[in-house]
Amino acid sequence: MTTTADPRTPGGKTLSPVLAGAPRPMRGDAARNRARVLDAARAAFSEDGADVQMEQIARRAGVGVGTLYRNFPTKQALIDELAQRWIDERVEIADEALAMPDPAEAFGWFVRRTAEDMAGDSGLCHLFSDYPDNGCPIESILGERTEQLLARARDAGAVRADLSVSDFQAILGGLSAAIARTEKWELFAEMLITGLRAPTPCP
Amino acid sequence: MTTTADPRTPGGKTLSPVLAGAPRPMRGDAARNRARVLDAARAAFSEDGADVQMEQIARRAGVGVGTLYRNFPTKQALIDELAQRWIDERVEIADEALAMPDPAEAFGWFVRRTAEDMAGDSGLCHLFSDYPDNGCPIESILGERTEQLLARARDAGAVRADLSVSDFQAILGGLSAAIARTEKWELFAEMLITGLRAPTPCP
Amino acid sequence: MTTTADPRTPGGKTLSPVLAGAPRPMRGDAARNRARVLDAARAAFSEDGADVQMEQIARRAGVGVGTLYRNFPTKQALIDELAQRWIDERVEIADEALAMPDPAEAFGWFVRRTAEDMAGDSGLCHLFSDYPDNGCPIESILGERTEQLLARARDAGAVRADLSVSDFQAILGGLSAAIARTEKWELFAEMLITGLRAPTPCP
Amino acid sequence: MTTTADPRTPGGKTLSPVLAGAPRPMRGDAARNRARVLDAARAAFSEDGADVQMEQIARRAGVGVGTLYRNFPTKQALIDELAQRWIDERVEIADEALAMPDPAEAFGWFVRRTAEDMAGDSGLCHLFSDYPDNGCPIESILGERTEQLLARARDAGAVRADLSVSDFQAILGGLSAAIARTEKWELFAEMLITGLRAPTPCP
DNA sequence: GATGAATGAGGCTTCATTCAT
DNA sequence: CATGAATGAAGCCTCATTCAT
Repeated sequence: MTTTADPRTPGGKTLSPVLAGAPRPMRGDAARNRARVLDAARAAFSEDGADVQMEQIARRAGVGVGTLYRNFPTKQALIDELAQRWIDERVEIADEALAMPDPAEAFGWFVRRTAEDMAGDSGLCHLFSDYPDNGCPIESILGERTEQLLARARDAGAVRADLSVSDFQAILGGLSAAIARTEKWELFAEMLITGLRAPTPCP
Repeated sequence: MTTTADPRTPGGKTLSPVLAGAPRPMRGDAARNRARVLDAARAAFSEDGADVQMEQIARRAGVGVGTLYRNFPTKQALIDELAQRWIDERVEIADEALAMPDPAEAFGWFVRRTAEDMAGDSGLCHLFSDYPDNGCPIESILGERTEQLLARARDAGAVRADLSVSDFQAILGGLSAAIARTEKWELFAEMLITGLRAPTPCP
Repeated sequence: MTTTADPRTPGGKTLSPVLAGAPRPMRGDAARNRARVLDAARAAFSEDGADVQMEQIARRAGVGVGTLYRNFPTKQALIDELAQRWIDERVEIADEALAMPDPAEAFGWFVRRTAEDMAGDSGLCHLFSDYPDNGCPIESILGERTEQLLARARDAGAVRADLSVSDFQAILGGLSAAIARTEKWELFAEMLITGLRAPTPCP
Repeated sequence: MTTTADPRTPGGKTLSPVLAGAPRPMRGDAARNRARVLDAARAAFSEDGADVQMEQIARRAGVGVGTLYRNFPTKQALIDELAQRWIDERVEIADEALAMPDPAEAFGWFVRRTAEDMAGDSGLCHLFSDYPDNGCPIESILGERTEQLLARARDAGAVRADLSVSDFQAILGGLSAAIARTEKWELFAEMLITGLRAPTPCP
């Protein structure tokens, strides 16, 4: 799922190392720029919401708008990239969770971790909040693995039987909106975990 | 077309103009237009988010843009009016709830009712989702009465002791965002009510 | 030249005085309205410049915009009427001046009186200042009689021989602009009278 | 197209790029555009008064509206810049005049020169005529130096003792309005100079 | 490649004028 | 006839995107 060219890719051979008098770290520069832009964008969205102007982002990144457009053909593309990165992270987190023995604990850990990450990246929260207008990427957050995670928890009785995957997606959307308003993610996470638990008859 | 039913006109048209003691308001069409504009706006926000163009709203309402601006000096003013109306409704609902004897039941009823109303007016959901950018009115949703409602529930042990008023506001914001994604409000309401309950030791 | 229907016109027969139970002073009303509108317009231009909105004028006059448009088909028409009235006044003043024996004195009196009137009606000053954009009516201020006045003064050596009629018009335009800035008309009038005098060799 | 000749570029293009020691300013086109915009604006105001549309000005300058707004944040800002430039020129002219030995001659020269410049830049004349509506910059034309100029002339008996600085400003406003109507500035200048002279008793 | 100036479609708002009541 | 609500063309300005330097 990870589409973004990983900046850390070691080589990417310079075509003719012999002719090039100086070793061209060009690629490094480009990669660095791309990263700076992404960070700047995140910061910008974080402070000014999804309506920030491209020039603001560029200024934050310390580059010209032209450079933005060299890296991302469109404002939407930039946003999508940011979203995709976050989704990819989620998948990784899900993998970690899936490695845990107790399904209930795994589910709880995933929710808490997600809430925590949201709180740490309010830019994303804004994006997710404002996204429904465009076509919300959070809809596609749950890849196979995340689905498994939910399914297991459901089977183990850790979440209500009537909680569908898309319901859970919607809830994550709500979570981001709530966190965008207050960063008290712990309360919210606890609320979700408790609230989604299968109604156990108190013996 | 929902036309927030005018409380003063029980049925449709008063059938017998003779019985109508008052001279025709004559500005009936103006009032109707204002209502149509508000309804159109709600519908428009519902479908296209807070970025709808004024002209779209006007078209939906079947009037010219000028009429929009005669009624609301600014796009923001129109949005604010919509938000304010919803808030006012909330206060009324809170009053009803406060009249209920059982604090826990009152709180639950209020939450369910709010979720239901949100689901019935997705335009508002979008507004509340997009609002944080501008200055979110939901922040001021809880008037005195709503605060009382929450306080009582807290005292009665129906909600966690550590749930502040502003936390609750943030949660309502999240709720609207979730409902904007799926209108399954019942699930969400139940989740909230359960999740916010004070952690009762299962004996 | 006076085109405006004189409101004081006594009769204007009511068609059927017999059938009309009450004597219809309708015409009087209409005339009064027309006058009120004109006064309001003058006041409005005076305070807010030539860019006042029609509705402002209507409000000042205490009537609806519809009434404005019943009396004047166009904003420009209203302005023109105002200008025309002033021009007509000028002609009358010129007549008075022409009755004076001394051409130099007559000219001076006309200039002073005009400056004074301008100062007393700053609305007009604004109009004349802003007018060049549209087509300045002041261009047509000087009817036959006013031309005579100038010609006589020229012949009597009270004004420079090289002062054409259109030069004088331009000067009046300048005068109105100056007075629009400070209402010290006396200084300006004196300046004009002295400055336009034929250069008499001081023996 | 007058393009306020850039003082730093004596001829046209520097013929020999080799000889040019400094690296090309590179922003030459930007600067040129700013100048073109100003010239276009002046021309536009000259023909159509202060109500010209921004797009007209842009078209005249051969640029898009965006470029206008890149250089001047507001229509008013553009107007102000034009006005300010003229005022600055006035101060320079005043400096030259102050260097002249004879106060009377200096004053006369300043007035004549100002009238001449007005006639050469009818755009400005219109601006000054229409300005009173907005807040007239001509009010601030007279910096220290221009005040000195007037004071000296007054002391030397070349102008009436009762001519205040603000009177003089108003008169300049009138002058511009007159010249906006006919460009016969010489007559007007002479009229002012004579008319403002202290009333010398013809012995 | 990077830069930032230029572009121009498109949004919000105003206001002279029309027209239903 | 008066009223003032409705109309909509037109103006100012924004901002994603392109392109010359």
